[in-house]
Amino acid sequence: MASRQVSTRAPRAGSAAAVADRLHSAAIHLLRRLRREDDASGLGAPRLSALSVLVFGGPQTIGALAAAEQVRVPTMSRLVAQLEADDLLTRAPDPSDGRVVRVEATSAAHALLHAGRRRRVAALSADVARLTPAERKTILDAIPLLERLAGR
Amino acid sequence: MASRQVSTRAPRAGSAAAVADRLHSAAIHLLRRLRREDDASGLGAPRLSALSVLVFGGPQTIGALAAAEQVRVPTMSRLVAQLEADDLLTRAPDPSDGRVVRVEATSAAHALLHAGRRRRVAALSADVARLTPAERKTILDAIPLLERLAGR
DNA sequence: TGCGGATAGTTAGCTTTGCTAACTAACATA
DNA sequence: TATGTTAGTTAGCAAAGCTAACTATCCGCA
Repeated sequence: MASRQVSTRAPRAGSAAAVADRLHSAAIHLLRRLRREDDASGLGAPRLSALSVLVFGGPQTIGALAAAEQVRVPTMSRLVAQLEADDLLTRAPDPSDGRVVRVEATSAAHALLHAGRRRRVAALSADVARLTPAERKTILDAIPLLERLAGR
Repeated sequence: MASRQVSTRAPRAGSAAAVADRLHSAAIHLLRRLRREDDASGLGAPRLSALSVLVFGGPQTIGALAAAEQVRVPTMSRLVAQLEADDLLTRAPDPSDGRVVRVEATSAAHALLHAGRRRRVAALSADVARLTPAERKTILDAIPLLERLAGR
């Protein structure tokens, strides 16, 4: 790794460690800001995010949803129960396997999610609009890499 | 379905909406992954992050710490109490104003934080190291922009 | 055929961390 | 001195993460 010594303090700029470190910090701060917008939807980030997987990725099983959201199955099971109670998704037993539960976003969920996204975008878009096209492209190019680092 | 209408469904790729949307998703997933490493320190992200402000930013008041971490004062008050119980910080009354409490990281906190950061960075940097130099540069270029979007 | 292990979800219970409301203590000022 | 403001604490609630233990179903195979 970093040749001479493993400094705990200031890894070489551009090194994997420096990238990882600064990326972590940036992600924390970005999400802290956006969390406030999420909450305005009345749902909170975890439910919104799970719902987003359903809305944009189509019907899923509980397990697949948990994997996509990187939480444990019981956690997702409870999220699904809450979302169902709010009529934001429906459950249906899988016809070919009695164990699995397929969940699907309702039209109310679609509407709510789009409203939430609009809010979130509104919060960011003023700043995003202030970036130059080149800067915007830099971020766009980085996003797939971030997703890869997140293990997707 | 691209450029004809302003769909709430699939905004023009490269638009502020697309950037904000995908960035949000990427940040969520990235942090979910890193959270597991944070937990390995025995502390969890919020305490680690608050401690980080103290370690790298020097002694602070409770209120300043809350503002830096973007949480309410009672939340920070409790975090500080827990960290104090673990001997990770000390409280001292401000000599010139009996209301304010100054908190300062202990040497144990310094050690723990550096160890935690090492762990976190190790988890990411293995993957970062697998990126091409060009990809790494893309991320590096994006980070300051992310920080700007986060409002820092 | 049916037994036993593997798999999908649920339930129960705990922890952490966010919040608001209501309080105390200390300061500032009219 | 009385009044209002500011810093922090306490109490109580809700969301969301986890593990452990359970039920129900499926699959492989003797």
